[in-house]
Amino acid sequence: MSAVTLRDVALRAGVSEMTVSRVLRNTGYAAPATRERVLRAVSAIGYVPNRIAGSLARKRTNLVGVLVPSMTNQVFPEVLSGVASGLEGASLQPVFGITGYDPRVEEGLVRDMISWRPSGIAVAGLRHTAAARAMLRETSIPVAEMMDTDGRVVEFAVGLSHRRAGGIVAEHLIGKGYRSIAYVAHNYRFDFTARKRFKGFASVLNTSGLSVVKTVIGREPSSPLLGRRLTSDLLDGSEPVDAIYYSNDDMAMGGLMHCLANGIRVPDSVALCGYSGFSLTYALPMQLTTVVSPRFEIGREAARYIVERLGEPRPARPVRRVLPFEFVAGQTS
Amino acid sequence: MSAVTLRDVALRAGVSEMTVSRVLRNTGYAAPATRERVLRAVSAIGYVPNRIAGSLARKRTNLVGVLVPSMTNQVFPEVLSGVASGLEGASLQPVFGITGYDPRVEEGLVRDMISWRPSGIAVAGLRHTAAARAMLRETSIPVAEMMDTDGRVVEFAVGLSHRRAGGIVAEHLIGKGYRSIAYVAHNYRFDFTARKRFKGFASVLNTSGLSVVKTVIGREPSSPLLGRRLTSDLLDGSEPVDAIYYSNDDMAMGGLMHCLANGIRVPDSVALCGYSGFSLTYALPMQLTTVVSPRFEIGREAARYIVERLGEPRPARPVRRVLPFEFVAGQTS
DNA sequence: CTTGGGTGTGTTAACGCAAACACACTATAC
DNA sequence: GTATAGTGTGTTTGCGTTAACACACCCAAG
Repeated sequence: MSAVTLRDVALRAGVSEMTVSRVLRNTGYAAPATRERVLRAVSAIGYVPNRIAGSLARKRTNLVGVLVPSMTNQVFPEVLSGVASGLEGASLQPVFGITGYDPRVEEGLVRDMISWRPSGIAVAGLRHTAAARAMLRETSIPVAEMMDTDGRVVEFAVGLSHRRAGGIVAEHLIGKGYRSIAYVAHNYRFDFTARKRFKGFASVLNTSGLSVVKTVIGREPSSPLLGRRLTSDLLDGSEPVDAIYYSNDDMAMGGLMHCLANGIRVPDSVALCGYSGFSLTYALPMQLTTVVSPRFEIGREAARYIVERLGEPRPARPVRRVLPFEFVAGQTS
Repeated sequence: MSAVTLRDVALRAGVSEMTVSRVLRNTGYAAPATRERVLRAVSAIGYVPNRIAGSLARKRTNLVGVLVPSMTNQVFPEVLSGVASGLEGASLQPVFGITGYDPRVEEGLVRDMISWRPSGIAVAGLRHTAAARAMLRETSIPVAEMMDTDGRVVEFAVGLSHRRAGGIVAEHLIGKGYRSIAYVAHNYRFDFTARKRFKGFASVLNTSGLSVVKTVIGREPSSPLLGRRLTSDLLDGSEPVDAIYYSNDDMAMGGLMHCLANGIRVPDSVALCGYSGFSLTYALPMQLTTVVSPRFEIGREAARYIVERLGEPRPARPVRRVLPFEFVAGQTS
């Protein structure tokens, strides 16, 4: 621990602690000569301010808590990048936590975050334990929920309608004349947005008198390899299938790879659709049909909301910010 | 701000603040009846401890600073997952910062981190500004440098030898009889590990009397699309090429996609090698030749080092932990 | 030469919590 | 009955900083 404190700097510079504090924070007045001496003393003994003490004294921190379910696919790292970008210039520092899609872990992390008295909290998803929701509701700092907008909102939600994102793919497939449509998903027990996409997808299908002819749900987290394996299983089965909707692009890319490797003609034999718009999908031999989610923007808008809301009180009613998504009709359908 | 403090709980439970503090931290003795009353009071008024005050009083935090250059490819999110995993059970909380590959941003973030008096710091890479290195050297908390082991180490470095990782690919290509070998890279101005891989690669080639026949370096960050574009440019050029070494798997996958889309036979017409071992490479139509880096393990080992070093003083001499990597001779070479 | 506002610096009192110490009470042993 | 060890609780003090206030000085305006 650098045991160097304001006092040491003050002693060395021959001024009071307050003067040092003021010089370092550029507040109040300071004679040029004094300022100079203080700065020299600071660099001479390598003083680094103790923000813990500072935060305690001024009763707030420059921390913003950010909770995401996972880091193993591209989605949340990009959301995080967006948050970091949106916080830039506001001298706020993100503090991240990974919930592993477990609401109880999330609850613990929310409590942890709040115990740091952050300037704001951004959390992925709308599903929380009752206790977590209560903490988020009771606190006076800005709370932003990210990714999803279909559901109960604490204060501010920014994301997209996953029901719509699923629905639009269904409309597309129906319009193209596909009739034997299957669904392939990773283990989405706690991945509520994937579920909502599927719900929106299935509901549009039903409206047209169709239904999902076969559903294959893996037991592992999403990965291209899982997508490839499940696609292989599905297409080897007896059920005839002319289109597959995947829980996300990782899965869909795996499916496409299976088809490429086995000479299965896409989209003639089978059409493939995903969700996310991962960067890789733009480099594939054939552009994947997918819905591009505004991941970076979601993070950035959450951060911006927090920054702007800092001085003010919480709005009387929850605010929903529904960002547009882009449907890409690719070559796989 | 929840203005609820220990005092409020103490008043309500009819005990002293210390008793409440002890009950909540499970230290010292507490009569069951007292404990009960305290806990009831806590949940009645929704008290959440203030860690800022706690940390100031006990002169340390449970924060661990983690600095990574970027979140836009798979590498660092996985490192972060590893860190989070290695910290689990130690009741330490990671705080992340993104440097954007800019040493000066890193310096600022190091200062920021240290001002929080964290329990440890993990930072990606061995290159730092002089000031950043000085801060890392002067602090008494554990400092772990991640990813790279070829260079000057502050205290503890965990990673792999990128020179070796590059060299082994060169040996492989030479052994397979490739002679017209090209290199395709993203903009690696600050990506020192990519540079080291290339150095190791080129140096092995030179030892065998060979050299890189053509080098194509993009101006953007690495992405499959960039890899695909640069590969297209390269193969359209006049220089005959029978093998391509890429700066990483993102780039290499882009190259493979170009070949798949244009009927270029891999590896007969051209061999492709990457670096990283991204999950997608296992789902490709042909397994990519690559070096699988132990990203998760690097993060986890950095975290473990920090946890174990907590009580003790810094070792007299820097420690290097060189993790093994796996060379995968795939179907693309 | 007096007033007053800007300028520069110091003093005091929190901020909320936990370490260190003090002390009272209980039960057991001799 | 007294010593002893364990159990349960309270008091004091300080962690390093900043807000709020106090005060001294200087120069220009009247």
